[in-house]
Amino acid sequence: MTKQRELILQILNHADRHLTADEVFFLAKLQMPSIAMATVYNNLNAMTEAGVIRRVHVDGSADCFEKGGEAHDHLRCDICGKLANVSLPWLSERLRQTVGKEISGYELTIHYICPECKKRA
Amino acid sequence: MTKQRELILQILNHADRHLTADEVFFLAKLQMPSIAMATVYNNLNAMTEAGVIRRVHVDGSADCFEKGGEAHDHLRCDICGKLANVSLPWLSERLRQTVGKEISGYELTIHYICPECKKRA
DNA sequence: TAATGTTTTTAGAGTGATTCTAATTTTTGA
DNA sequence: TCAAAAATTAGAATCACTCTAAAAACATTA
Repeated sequence: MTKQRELILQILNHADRHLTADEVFFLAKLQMPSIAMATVYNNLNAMTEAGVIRRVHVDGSADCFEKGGEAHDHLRCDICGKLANVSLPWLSERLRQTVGKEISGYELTIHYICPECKKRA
Repeated sequence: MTKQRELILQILNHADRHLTADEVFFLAKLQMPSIAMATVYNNLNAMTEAGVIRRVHVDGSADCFEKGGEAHDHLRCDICGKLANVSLPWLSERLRQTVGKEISGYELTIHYICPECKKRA
């Protein structure tokens, strides 16, 4: 656990939303100006591998990262693109039952219009 | 519907698997050597927009495209990366019920080990 | 503590997938 | 048949991310 990794983890732990690698890099640079983009990616990848944080693919733009914790899926706003978490505890088991194969995981992103965008419309 | 678009659509309709834009380009070039990569992307995007074909995101590599038709989700082999289709007709309605919001769609990729890779292991 | 090896970081170059640009061609429609 | 709009082309550009090689930090043993 290097200083860099600690910083990156802290940034994700305190973030109130999903952050791209770029955003993590920007925030990290504020506190450690010498940090390199490659370090950010190295550590995001390493911590994702280790299950400490989670990577979320975002269609048509950069992946986002968020702190680890209980499993959940994502809602993505069709208009502003913002991600929200949603918990579907029944899904994993249900998939296992109906797919009829051993499954090692899944990724689900649900598309919707977020409350703010709906209000604006 | 230009000649180029027709060709690309035909290629996808006759493919027995999911094709990347590169693969579509290669196959298209065999029949129309002057075709440009940009045209392939333009048409893949336009037809995806129009719902004529489907785009499938593949973690860590190029997106794949497949012909339209009834909705389905995907299984992706953790080892060889090959995609397979799976039909989960109950899922859409179930999501709509439990998420408690109007949802406009979703993307689901299930991770597993495909039969061939399982045999080899 | 010194010497050594391993891991991580850094800066910047490189890569792969995709999009953009600007010139040309094709298509559409008045 | 002419003008306007849309699509195509080649190649440059962009974006997100990874690789490389050298330097720095850290750990391990003597």
